[in-house]
Amino acid sequence: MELEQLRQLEAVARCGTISAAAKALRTTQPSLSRSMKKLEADLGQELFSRTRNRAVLNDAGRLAVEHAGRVLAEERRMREAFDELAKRQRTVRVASVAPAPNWRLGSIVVERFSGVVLEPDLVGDAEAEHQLANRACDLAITRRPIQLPTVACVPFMTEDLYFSAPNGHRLAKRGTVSFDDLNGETFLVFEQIGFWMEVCRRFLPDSQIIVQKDRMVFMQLINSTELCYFTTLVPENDADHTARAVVPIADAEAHATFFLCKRADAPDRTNAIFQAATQQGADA
Amino acid sequence: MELEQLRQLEAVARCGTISAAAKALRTTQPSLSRSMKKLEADLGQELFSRTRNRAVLNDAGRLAVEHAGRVLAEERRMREAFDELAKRQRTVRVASVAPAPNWRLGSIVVERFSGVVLEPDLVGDAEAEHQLANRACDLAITRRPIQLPTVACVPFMTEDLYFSAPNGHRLAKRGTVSFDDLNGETFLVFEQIGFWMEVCRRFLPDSQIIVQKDRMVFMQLINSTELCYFTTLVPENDADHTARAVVPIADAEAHATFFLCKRADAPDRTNAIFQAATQQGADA
DNA sequence: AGTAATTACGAGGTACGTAACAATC
DNA sequence: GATTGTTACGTACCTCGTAATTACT
Repeated sequence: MELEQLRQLEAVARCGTISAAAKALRTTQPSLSRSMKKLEADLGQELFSRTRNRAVLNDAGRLAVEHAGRVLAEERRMREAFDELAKRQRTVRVASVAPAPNWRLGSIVVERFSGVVLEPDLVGDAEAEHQLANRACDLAITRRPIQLPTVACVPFMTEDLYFSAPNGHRLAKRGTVSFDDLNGETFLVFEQIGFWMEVCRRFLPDSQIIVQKDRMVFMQLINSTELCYFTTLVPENDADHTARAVVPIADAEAHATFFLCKRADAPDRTNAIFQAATQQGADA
Repeated sequence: MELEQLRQLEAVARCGTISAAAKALRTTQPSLSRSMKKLEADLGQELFSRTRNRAVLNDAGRLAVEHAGRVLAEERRMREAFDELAKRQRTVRVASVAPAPNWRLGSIVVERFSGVVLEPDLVGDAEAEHQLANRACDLAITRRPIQLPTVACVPFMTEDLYFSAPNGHRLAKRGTVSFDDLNGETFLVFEQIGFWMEVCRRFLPDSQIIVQKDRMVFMQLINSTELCYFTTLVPENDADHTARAVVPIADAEAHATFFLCKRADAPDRTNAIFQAATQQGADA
C-alpha cells in the first residue's frame, strides 16, 4: 500500500467516477483503474461494486476512504511541519527596541543575503535581552550593549530625532529645538516606534500625541494635514521637504545608539549577518 | 513521499545505521541510501548529518521519524480495520441454546465450507432470537421455531440426554431412568451446556451439581472419578464405555429438538450454510 | 583491516500511455 | 453515440543489486 494509491482513492471518492478522478489527477483511466485494483488486492477486499461500466464505492470502499483520509491527514501534517521548518530556516528573528535599526538591517539582508527574510519584532530593552537568551529571537537590537559572556554585541547605528512641521509653524525657522520647546504641541505619531513612544510621553507630558496604527494612513495624514511629527531623516522620508521644515532636536534623549547582539552559539547564517552588519556599522 | 520511505526511515532510526537497517529490511545499503536521499529531497531537508562514512539523524531527521511514526500508525490502523473486516467476512456467528447443535453445525461447515469459521455463542432462547433480529448473529439455534416473516426456520437435529455412571452404580443396570430416579445424586456438569443447565436445576432440585468450567479438567474428572454425569452419546464421547454404564433418560424434558434460524435477508454464505444444514437435518 | 556510506552501472521489473474492447445510459 | 470501465501491448523509466570507491575507526 502506498500513499499515492490513497490519494487516488480519495480522488475517486471525491469525483464519483474513475474517469473523472483520472482527469483530476492528470493521469489516464487505465492507470487509475489498475492502481485501484492493486489497492483492493493489497487490502484483500473489493472496494468497488462494479457493473460492467460503473465502479461505485461499497462499504469496504467507504471504510477505506475514511482511513485513507486519516493517513493522508497525517502526511499533510508532516509536510506542514517541514514547510514550517524550512520557513524557520530562512527567517532571522530580530527583537528590536526601535524600527529604524530593523530597516537598516533589512536593507543589509536584502542586499547581501538573498533568500533570508527578517522577522522583526518591536519590544522593550529587557524583553529584547530576554528573547535573545531564550532563543526566541536570533538577533537583538538594544540601546545598551548586553554584558554577558554568551552574547556578542557591537555598535550598529545611531538615530537622531528631528522635528517636522509646516513651514508656517512658529518653530519652523529654528536651527534646533528642545523637548521643552515642543512640549504642548500636538503630534502625529506612528504606533510602531518602539522606545521612542516612551520618550515622547516622558519629555512631552503636555503634548497631545495622536497615535496612528496604520502606516498608510499615517503617511496620508502627514501629507495632507498641518500636524507636527517626528522623523529621523532616513532617505525614504524626504518626500516633501519643500512644504515642511525639519529641525534637529538638541536634547541628548533625542539621540540613540543601537547595539546589535547575537548569542555566541548562533548558527552560521546569523553569524554572517552579524558580521556584515558589523562592517556596515563601522563604515557608517 | 511514499510509505515505504517512512518505513525505511523508521528502521534506520531504530537500527542506528543505514547498513543495519538495510539488513533488517532485507535490502541493500545502496538502495536504502538512495531512498533516504530521495526522502530528503522530497522534504527539502537534510535528515542526516553525514560524515563520509556515517549518517546520523539530525533535528529534522528526528522530527521526520516522529511524524513518520504517526503516519505509519494510521496506516497500521487501516490495515487492522481491514483485517478485522476480512475476519468478519469469513466468520459466521451462531447464537445457540445448547452446545451440541454448534458441534453438528461446526462439522458441516468444516466439511463443506472450508475457510469459514463459526463463532458460536451459548445464550438463552430469547437472547438467540434477539441477536438474530439485531444482526448480532447470522444464525440462531433455538428449541422453538421463530415465527416471524423475516426469519426462516428449519428443524435441525434432536438431542437425547443420557445418564452416565460407573458400572457399580445402583442405576447402572437400568434400561431407562427418570429425573426422579436421579434426583439427589451428585453430578459433574460442564459449565457450557446452555439450557440443559436449567433442566438440571429444575428437575434435579435435590442433586448436588458440580460445575466445571474447564473442558480438559472436566474430561479428566470423568475418567478418573466415580462421579455421575450426562452425555448425549455423540461419537467422540465413546471413550470408555466399558467402565461406564450409559442409560437413556425417559422424561420428555431430556429430549430436545433444535431449529436452525436465519434472517430472510441473510448474505449468500449464510444461506449456503443454512441450505446445507437443512439437507443434513433431513438426512438425519 | 574492517565497517559504513556513496557512486557507477547493468539488468530486470514495473507502471505508464495508447489502443482496442465491452457494456451501459 | 457518448461515457465508463477493463484488457492488451509495447515502451520507457525507475529501482534494484553487484561492484567499485572513499573515508573513518
